Amino acid sequence: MSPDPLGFATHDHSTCVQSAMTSARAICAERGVQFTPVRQRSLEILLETHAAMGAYDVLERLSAEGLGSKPPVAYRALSFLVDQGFVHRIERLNAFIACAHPGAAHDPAFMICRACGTVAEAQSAGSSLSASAALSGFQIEQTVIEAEGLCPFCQTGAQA
Amino acid sequence: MSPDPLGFATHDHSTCVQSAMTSARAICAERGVQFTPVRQRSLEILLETHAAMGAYDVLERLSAEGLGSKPPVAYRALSFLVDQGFVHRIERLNAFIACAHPGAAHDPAFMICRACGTVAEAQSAGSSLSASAALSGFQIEQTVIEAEGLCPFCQTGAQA
DNA sequence: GGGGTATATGTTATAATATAACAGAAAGTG
DNA sequence: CACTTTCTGTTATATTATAACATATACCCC
Repeated sequence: MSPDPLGFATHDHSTCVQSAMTSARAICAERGVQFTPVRQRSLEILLETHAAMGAYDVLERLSAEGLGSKPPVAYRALSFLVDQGFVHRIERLNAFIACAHPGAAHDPAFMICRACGTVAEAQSAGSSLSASAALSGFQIEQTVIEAEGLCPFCQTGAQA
Repeated sequence: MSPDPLGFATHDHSTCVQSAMTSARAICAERGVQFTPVRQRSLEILLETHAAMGAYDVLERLSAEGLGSKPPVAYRALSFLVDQGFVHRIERLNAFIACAHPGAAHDPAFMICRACGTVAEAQSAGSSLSASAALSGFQIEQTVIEAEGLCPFCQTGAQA
């Protein structure tokens, strides 16, 4: 048992990487897409740190393991993982984070702590935006919902 | 009368730039902040195009008018305008757009057409995110709510 | 109005993020 | 095995953004 923060709660992190990888492998097989070493390792890196990482941070780790050293390698792997829904892009941070609810179809929302940088994933359950959209005839394909603020742990002392 | 699109509706654009500028001037005076030529012109540029523009696009226009030619000039002006609430940053596009509801305190949401690039501002009225946040003890300071899809005009023929 | 502080601008340089384009390798398919 | 598709490796460059410092301007108090 090694309790680590997932979002702002804690969880047993020791098995979640393995189970997420197994799940991702199964989904790729099912979809007939290639889960290549670079892609696998990129996902593992994001799962292990389970923090938001820049593409160049991921690249640095890949590079150290001989899995490609040029930006396109990382961007392509991340792009694949995002397309498959295993990873989300955090627009506010120009960063990537492993999905916390793999498999489940969802429209994620994120809470970003400006003090410690932790990013927690929540279910968005559709904002009031869908109402405005419907009203104006806009057809939503994807949504970005990100809140920035202070996580429970940083609210004492770490203020602006 | 020159009807132009604002969001996905139309409006009389001929006077809105002037009124927004007047309003911004008043707010700056009230707040005791300097509404300098570069800042004024940057806001005017965004109001005139009323589209999302990159910082370098704004810079190019400023530069053509002798108001500064180096990136920091544009970034500083835009940063000021965002701080004052006259302009919003669209994270998804790394771009800036003049606020459509100046003065009114708000937490905006945006609809971005992936075909024509038009960006419409809507009121977000707080998503279900605030519930998740409250639950986990996260203190929200700012939210980014952006939807990407097809605007009413681009839904016929312009699909993926 | 002069002296001091705060704020804004101008500039150089560089950091950080991201993609186009093409050659070669590997996997999937008949 | 030939063919096609997909993935990787690489070069080069585009795009977005900021640090750091010098100069100028505005604001404030006396």
